[in-house]
Amino acid sequence: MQPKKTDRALPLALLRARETVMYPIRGLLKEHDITDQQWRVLRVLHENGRMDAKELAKSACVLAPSLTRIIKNLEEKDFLTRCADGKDGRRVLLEIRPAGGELIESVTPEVQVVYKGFEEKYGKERMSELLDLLHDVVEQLDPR
Amino acid sequence: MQPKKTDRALPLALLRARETVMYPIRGLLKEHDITDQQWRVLRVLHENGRMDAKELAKSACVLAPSLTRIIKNLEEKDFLTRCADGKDGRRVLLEIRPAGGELIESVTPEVQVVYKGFEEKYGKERMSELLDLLHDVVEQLDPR
DNA sequence: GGCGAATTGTTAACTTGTTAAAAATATCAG
DNA sequence: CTGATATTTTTAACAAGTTAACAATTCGCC
Repeated sequence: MQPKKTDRALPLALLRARETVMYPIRGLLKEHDITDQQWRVLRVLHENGRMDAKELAKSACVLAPSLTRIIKNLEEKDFLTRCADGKDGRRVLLEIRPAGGELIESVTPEVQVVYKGFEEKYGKERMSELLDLLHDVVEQLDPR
Repeated sequence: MQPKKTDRALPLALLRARETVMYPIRGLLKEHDITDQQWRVLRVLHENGRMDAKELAKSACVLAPSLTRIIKNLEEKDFLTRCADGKDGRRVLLEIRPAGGELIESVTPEVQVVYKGFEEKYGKERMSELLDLLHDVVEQLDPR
């Protein structure tokens, strides 16, 4: 049996698209001394308010062991706080701190400029269509 | 300025979709003691025949330093060969070896079963539509 | 031919991904 | 209440991503 041609293999197609999109954004984040994983964690935390590590890991698409390290790093920079859950001793609750919010405020406009450029070249409607299809991939194929 | 909601941010959407799709496939590859990066490299090499490291890295969506390590690993397992280019002393030419081909032959059917399951749940036509849109992301947004 | 610039591949240092296993706590059956 | 099981988080070990720097080679221009 022959394998599917690599340019029609979904995992590789998703990866190539992601690399293409992330390339200019990584440059922006680098100037602010944060990685794209740290950026994802901070944005999700900013959007959702206080949440425990498991929720955060799933939302930011980071594995638990990676999150442990990222949290340690962001805590040292005072971008977020870590505190125990009074009701469940196993849980660790995370909350964004002012410095983290300020970082998001200052980086977001730059990222938006890149996104706008994408939308112009790619087409706003097709971009929306793509986002819908991607959403459905998770919705329909995730066994969890 | 508020950041885009995380579930409509293209990079995160692409990542979530990719993780969803890769989850069951990674399990299969693990049973054959190869990582998904090694799998990508071998498949591209199997599809294209002999090629140099730069071509291979771009096609398999792997960075050059990673490829150096992956090649070293796959060479030890006798899955591919590394030889110098007679015309250009800088280049390294890679070629798949019989053991690599046999690995692809034995893993491909298992991966196809997973893909078939995806297509059934997701819809063959929408899958094709998604692949087209992803292809265009690279085509239209890649500055290279 | 010879020298500076560009290209190819490797190495280094650090961060993250990935899996397995361990530690701490919670839940539940008996 | 107690012991077994499950859940949440952390740690460990190795593979890979990422950037920068470096060595080797080639190319272009003089």
